[in-house]
Amino acid sequence: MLFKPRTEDHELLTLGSLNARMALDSGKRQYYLNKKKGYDGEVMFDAYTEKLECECLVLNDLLLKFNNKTFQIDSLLIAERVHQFEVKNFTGDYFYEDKKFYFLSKTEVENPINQLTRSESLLRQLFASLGFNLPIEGRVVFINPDFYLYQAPLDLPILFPTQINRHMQKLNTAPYRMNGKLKALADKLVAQSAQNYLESPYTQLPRYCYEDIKPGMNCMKCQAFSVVLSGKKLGCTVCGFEEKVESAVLRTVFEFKRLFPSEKLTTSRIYEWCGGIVSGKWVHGILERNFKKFNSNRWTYFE
DNA sequence: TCCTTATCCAGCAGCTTCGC
DNA sequence: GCGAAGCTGCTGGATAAGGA
Repeated sequence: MLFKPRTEDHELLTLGSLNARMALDSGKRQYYLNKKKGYDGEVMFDAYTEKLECECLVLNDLLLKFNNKTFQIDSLLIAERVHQFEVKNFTGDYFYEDKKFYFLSKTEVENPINQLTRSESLLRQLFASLGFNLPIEGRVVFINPDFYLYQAPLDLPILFPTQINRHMQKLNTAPYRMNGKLKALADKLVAQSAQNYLESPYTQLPRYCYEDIKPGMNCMKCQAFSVVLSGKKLGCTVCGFEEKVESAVLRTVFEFKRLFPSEKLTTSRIYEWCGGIVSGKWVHGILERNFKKFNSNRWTYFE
């Protein structure tokens, strides 16, 4: 049972918008691409946990804290024991030597098992502080079928792409019945995670202002800024995808709100932000139908 | 397929408000 | 007071939806 779904986080969505609408420096762009790749991998893993039929609670994307130390958990499965998954969307060939991970070119990369060990230890301590003494089984999941690790010892807590299905089947057949105490634990973890996300230290957004950002509407499917108005729909000249104007404008408005939370939503500002593709009057109507209007004559804005 | 009805948008004129 | 900016209301046309 999915107890806490994964949501694309605010930082990733904002970075996605900035990447599409301005020239990010190479460091920030790489940071965004890595974060997006990681998120895509986690979503791929969700497809496996969603199919589980056993009596378990699946909690995705937890940001927890113990002893002033913050740790992130990609996927947590509470069943007969607690299964912690650290998902990695690595691609390419790597090798393992002296407890370290390397590219084939012999460049060392961060050992994901160390990350797992740290968060597993903090999670165990957090459970103990909440009065739970549960066994935790942590694994690093390499989700991408294009990944290969040479010289991997048999005892590493790792799941390779070809092992995930079998591991899930094993979890599915474990005889177990959920109880209220464990649901209460899950509630506490979700509540703490929500609070920690509010004070999240994991935000690395670049500085930007309205003038830096390219306005316009893009295609919902391929993200290209190549949409043309056709009746009450916007058509993409790159991929051919069509979207209703109202839906596309609202999507663009929410992107504006995410990028500029302190800016007021006015007809003229949104008309400009949409790149003038949709008329100001049409924009006004869409805002009127979907937001609350303040001031009825001049200086009307919407919230 | 055709007809009717509803909905939505564009264009235009006019009103209100602000800044000079 | 005047011009500019921003908004409203009215009208006509286009399009979508529903029913016969």
